[in-house]
Amino acid sequence: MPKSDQPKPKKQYHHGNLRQALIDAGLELIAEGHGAQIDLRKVARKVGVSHTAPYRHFADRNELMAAIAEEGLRNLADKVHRKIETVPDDFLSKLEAFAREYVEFAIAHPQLMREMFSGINTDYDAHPTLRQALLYLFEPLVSTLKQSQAADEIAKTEYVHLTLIIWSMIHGFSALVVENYVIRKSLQGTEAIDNMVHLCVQTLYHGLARKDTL
Amino acid sequence: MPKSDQPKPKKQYHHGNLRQALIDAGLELIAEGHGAQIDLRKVARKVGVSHTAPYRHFADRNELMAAIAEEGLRNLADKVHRKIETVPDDFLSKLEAFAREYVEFAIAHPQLMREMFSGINTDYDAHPTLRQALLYLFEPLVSTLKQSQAADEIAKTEYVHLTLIIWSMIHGFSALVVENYVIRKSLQGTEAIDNMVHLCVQTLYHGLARKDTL
DNA sequence: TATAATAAGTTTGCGCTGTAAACATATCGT
DNA sequence: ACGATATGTTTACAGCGCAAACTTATTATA
Repeated sequence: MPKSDQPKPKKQYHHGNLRQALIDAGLELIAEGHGAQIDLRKVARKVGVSHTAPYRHFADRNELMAAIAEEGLRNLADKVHRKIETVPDDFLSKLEAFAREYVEFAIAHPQLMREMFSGINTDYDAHPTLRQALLYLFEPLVSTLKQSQAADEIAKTEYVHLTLIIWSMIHGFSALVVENYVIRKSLQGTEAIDNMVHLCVQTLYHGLARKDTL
Repeated sequence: MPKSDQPKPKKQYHHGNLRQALIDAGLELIAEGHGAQIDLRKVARKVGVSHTAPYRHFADRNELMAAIAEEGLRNLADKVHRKIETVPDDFLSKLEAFAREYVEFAIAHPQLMREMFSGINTDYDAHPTLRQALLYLFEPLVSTLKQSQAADEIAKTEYVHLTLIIWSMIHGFSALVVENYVIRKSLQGTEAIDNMVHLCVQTLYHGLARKDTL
């Protein structure tokens, strides 16, 4: 994803549009394993601009990291959307697809995942686009959730709360995998992970599948 | 917790025992809100030693942070143990107590929590004491879990996997609270949190309460 | 079309950090 | 008593975030 000349953001200045280039470079550095120790100067160097150029587009390091995290969130959401459309239209299938994609993304991009949920940045009252990205991520899950509630399949608890419960489980497992608190002993490899994701999903499903309110 | 002269660690050198003093100072700095941005020099300054003194006790910054994280984990485990002994001896009660204490700790020490689970440090193959602390944290939960399995109350799935499922849910919710991804809209305050913890626990309990294997 | 205003990028500089190396001193084993 | 070793200090250096002053390209306006 090099400098794109899409209709939206900036015009054609010196660089093209540096803002996006910096975000992309940041994502690449993270992907290359440079860890959460990304610094403004490395990113600038990678793009080929001076080390203070980013300050024309981001107030400080935190704002760049927030933008990177937000882009990562959108990438995750895209991945989820793509997959979830291909599975049968029942709650369990959608839930399992959501969980599987989420965890898969976390394993594929551990450093990015860490950055995405490493706080401080999460001023998502200030940054409305971040809120938007979150809503986008959960949209397919919420939709099947409501459908399932209408069909008396799962508890009538507020869907926001149900979403949070599901997110907690999936995100928690992802976090523990990313932070290496899991495996080490078990079968290792993807097989054990897949099995665990299945267990988490089953627990969620049977825990939520009630006709009353929790 | 100033410099202690317990029987275990080091003798009475120049400082007393600096290692523990550095860990304590680090915990205090984190508690004072200095965030995850703790640096070696501040910690050394706080203790009153030169800024390279820590290198006689920790190979690098990461090792100090790992030690701080480990101490934090033990504090959490202590808190859980203290509480869980006071509740009725049934699975649901113990589970709820575990969850409540875990989340409460996360809310009380968000920065520490972040540091404890911010990766890289988690070489808990290399550091056996960290593994020990983890086992200590989960010991009361595992114990009631096995008891409950024996009584045909919950699924006969491997207890390690069940523990991981429970941990995922509780830790995930804690993480989302710490990173400010939750609340903002809801009732705020501790009431909404308590309610959510209850929902998580209920979901876990009903999701796991089956006589077969998941 | 010329030119002032402004947006985008650069250079320079400062204080801070992590950490390596050389040095100093207290403690302990012999 | 004394050398070895553990502990702490001083000095030094490169890299970082960021502020300020400067340069250059773009845009708006006359």
